[in-house]
Amino acid sequence: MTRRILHLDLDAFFAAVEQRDKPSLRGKAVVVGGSGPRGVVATASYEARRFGVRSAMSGTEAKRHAPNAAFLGGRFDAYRESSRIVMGLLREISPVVEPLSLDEAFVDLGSSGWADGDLAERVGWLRDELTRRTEGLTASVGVGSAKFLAKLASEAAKPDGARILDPAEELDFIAPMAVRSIPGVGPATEQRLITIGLYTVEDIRGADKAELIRELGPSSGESLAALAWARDERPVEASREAKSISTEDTFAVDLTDRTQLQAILRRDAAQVVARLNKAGLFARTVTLKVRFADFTTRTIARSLGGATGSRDDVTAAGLALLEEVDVREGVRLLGIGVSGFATSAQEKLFGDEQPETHTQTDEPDDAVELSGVRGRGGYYPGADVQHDELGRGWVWGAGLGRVTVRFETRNSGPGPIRTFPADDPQLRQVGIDPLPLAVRDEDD
DNA sequence: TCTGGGGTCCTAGGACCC
DNA sequence: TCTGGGGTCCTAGGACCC
Repeated sequence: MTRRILHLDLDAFFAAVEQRDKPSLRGKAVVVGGSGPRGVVATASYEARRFGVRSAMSGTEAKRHAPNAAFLGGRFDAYRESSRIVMGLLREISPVVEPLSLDEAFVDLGSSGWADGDLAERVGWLRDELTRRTEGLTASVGVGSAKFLAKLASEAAKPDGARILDPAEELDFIAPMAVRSIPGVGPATEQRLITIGLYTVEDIRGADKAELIRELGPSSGESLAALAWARDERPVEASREAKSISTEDTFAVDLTDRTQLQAILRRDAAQVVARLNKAGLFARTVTLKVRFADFTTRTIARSLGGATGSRDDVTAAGLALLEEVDVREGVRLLGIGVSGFATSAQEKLFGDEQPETHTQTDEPDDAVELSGVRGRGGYYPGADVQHDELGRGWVWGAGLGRVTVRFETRNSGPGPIRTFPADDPQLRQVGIDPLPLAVRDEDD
């Protein structure tokens, strides 16, 4: 029984949302992320890719390639909103939808009724409907008899295309592909394969499996050999439970002040525990992550006596772990995470589970400057703003006590630019569009 | 101004238990 | 008093994904 699995991938997702909501950026090079001092590119529009800008590239390098591109911080609420609409659409097709990220999902068409009809026509409908409901985003879709085949098919269809693999053509479809195109083969595995003379999927088929296992270990060796022959039985899983929750910050400048690091850690522990509590979970293990100035990374983990949902427990464990770290050479990144989840708190070996307390959290004295796609608070490029008289717009640039705003919205057409003092009381940063995306035809 | 943030999975060694 | 072997948990680090 041949399975039919669909893989959907939104095209240049973050950048496409920005172009949709900012008419003046349509058809222009747009880079989301990469703006901070140590930022990296999250997504580049296809126009920016033409200049050589790629995901995960440092912001510095991206600016060398495309100095005139719009460099924007992320508006994750807006991305989540569009993602929610897309995932909802997919769930109308089949109950078995496995999101991989905000912009990507697998769908098992087995229980959809889609397998029998004209698949090409239905995929066409799906892509059109997605564009309509998201007011302009596009997606690439692949269909195959296994997860990784569907994914490779959607990749081949990019951007804004569809590729439906006939099961009979799948072996030929992947044969000439470079080993690096197989999901799970990254730079390190690729190098090992090249070392033993394997460059393509077809090469792997001809390789000695024992040698693959010797080179990559039993798990990767076996699975790579199977994938080369288009064998991949992994099911589409509609609900996968989280295994860890973490947060981390890379600082604009390396930190050496232990007191400052402790304050950041307290704030981050509180954030992680808030997410843990919201998920209704309790965690047994606390992990501290520290990246030093030379980019070496240390993780230290401690399991507690029992599962906890208490901020004080997690904070105390994190601070104790931080004591084991020499911070004098400079800390570039600090992070904290929890794992080993249980659905109830367990009695600890020593002492009782504390009720949730709300002691004073000391905030990091000043806002520590971060490196990421957007800082905490303050005007950042791309952010949505509202002006009492001029209405809605977005931050074009900010700094030196001023903020420059372009007044336009998704449906307005390109709008005018104005500059204000950063403390102008008529201007403020706001959340996503007050008219959220929705299927308006039916509801209004 | 090289190298984000949030995850998953795998490996490998040691502790510990039967 | 000389050495087995399986199973599980814990920890650290690395590869990989979007």
